[in-house]
Amino acid sequence: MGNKTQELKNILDTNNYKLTSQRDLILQILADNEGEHLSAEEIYNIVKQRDSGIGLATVYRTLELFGELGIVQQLNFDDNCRRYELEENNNEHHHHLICIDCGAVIEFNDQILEEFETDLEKKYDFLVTEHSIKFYGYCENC
Amino acid sequence: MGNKTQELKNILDTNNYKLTSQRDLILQILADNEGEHLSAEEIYNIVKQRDSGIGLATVYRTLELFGELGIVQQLNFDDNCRRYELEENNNEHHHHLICIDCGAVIEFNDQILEEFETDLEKKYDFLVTEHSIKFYGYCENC
DNA sequence: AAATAGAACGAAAATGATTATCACTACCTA
DNA sequence: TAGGTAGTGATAATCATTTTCGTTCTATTT
Repeated sequence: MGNKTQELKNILDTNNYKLTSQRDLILQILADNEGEHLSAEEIYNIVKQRDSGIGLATVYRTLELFGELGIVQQLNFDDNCRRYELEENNNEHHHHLICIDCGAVIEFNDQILEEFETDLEKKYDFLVTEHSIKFYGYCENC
Repeated sequence: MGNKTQELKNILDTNNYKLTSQRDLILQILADNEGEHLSAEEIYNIVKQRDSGIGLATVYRTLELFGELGIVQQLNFDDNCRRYELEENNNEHHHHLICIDCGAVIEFNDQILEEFETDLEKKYDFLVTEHSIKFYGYCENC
């Protein structure tokens, strides 16, 4: 049992879920494509090459589960589908520059928030026309 | 012709679009509900009370048009539907805190980026578990 | 190793927001 | 007033995602 697989099994065990070949395979695909931001459909197509019997619903279910378990992060680039990437173990978050013309996604690290806007425009030669910042968590009522 | 209506007509004229009663009404509804983040469906339901003959497709078309013209801002709170709010005339942007439990949306102003994370947690009594920052614009290839 | 209960699966139908189609209407211009 | 075109309403189509349901697999206990 590979290193990644064992780690997955531990997480699943801890949360009373079972290790299946499908879950293992999907994790491998995500690991093999680190840096990509794959959609469920794209993952499905890659996964099918190795296990033609897998169902699209399983891919969705697994990605949803991985999201809950903190294994993957769900991204929304406003292109009509959710995208997924492995959550990093270190606590260095990274954010995304999304080109509204060609759809290119450029990653950059957290750094000092104050420098973001102006510096990043130079650094990536990216003309910012709009940005949004989201925080997720719990409000005072929850 | 009301103030808002005249302003709308000017923008539409400039861009070779026509002022229609539907467009005028939808603008009014948005203005009457400032601070809300309405979905197309919600807007449709409100609009229907004043003009029962209006079609849902028209609401979508109008909101899309308003988006292109910079009249409304399209928001994505990851709740499976696009939401809309009037673009502010001053250039004070505001961002959103979204509660993943109750769905509450709390607005806050731009201010100094460096203070964001820590200060906002205190200010709104909001426990941040996750955040994402998006910039929209044009990359070097575009 | 067989038995078993419940988790997980695959195929396909259902859902739900959004978009496209198309015939009809309203408005502007000649 | 007639003609052309933008805009509209109803409805069908799309497409990502979710749900359903009968079957298969996993882990655990005999």
